Amino acid sequence: MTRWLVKTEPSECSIADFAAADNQTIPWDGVRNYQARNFLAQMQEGDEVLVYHSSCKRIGIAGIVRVVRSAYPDPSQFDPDSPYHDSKSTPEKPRWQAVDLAYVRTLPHLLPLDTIKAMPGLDGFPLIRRGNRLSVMPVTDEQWHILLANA
DNA sequence: GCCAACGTTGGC
DNA sequence: GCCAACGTTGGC
Repeated sequence: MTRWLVKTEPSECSIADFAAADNQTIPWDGVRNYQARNFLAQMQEGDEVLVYHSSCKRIGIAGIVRVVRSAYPDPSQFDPDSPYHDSKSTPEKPRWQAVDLAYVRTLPHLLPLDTIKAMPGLDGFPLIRRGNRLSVMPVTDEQWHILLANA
């Protein structure tokens, strides 16, 4: 089992939205970056995923979700009305993948980015690499335990 | 295959 | 709103 982190703008989709969703499940679609997509494709049912709130007032890790459906072609790429539409993608040769994620828990306190940056042992963690823009990334067991030690 | 131009991300 | 860093595009 692998562990992961996904970034999301909470105004678009927050950990509270997971808690409130039907079956507490939300399709994770709209990823349009190849490196992130390749990680999505590796996600297995049951994998745990940290939910990171970006571009907002309180930046940091807000909760945990779980993969309940592994990668399948992202329907939004075929939808001309979707902002995620990709005219170069066809159902025969889909370019983008989605997974379904389900709510596990909200952290009792948001784990802020500046706290994460100050934690020892997270060298090389993509989230805190300068200029990093990766929106889906693996989290090692060690990183996971450091991050959640007090959460 | 190179690389300049462009659009986007995301913290501040 | 700013802007550095990055990924993608497209001409050559």
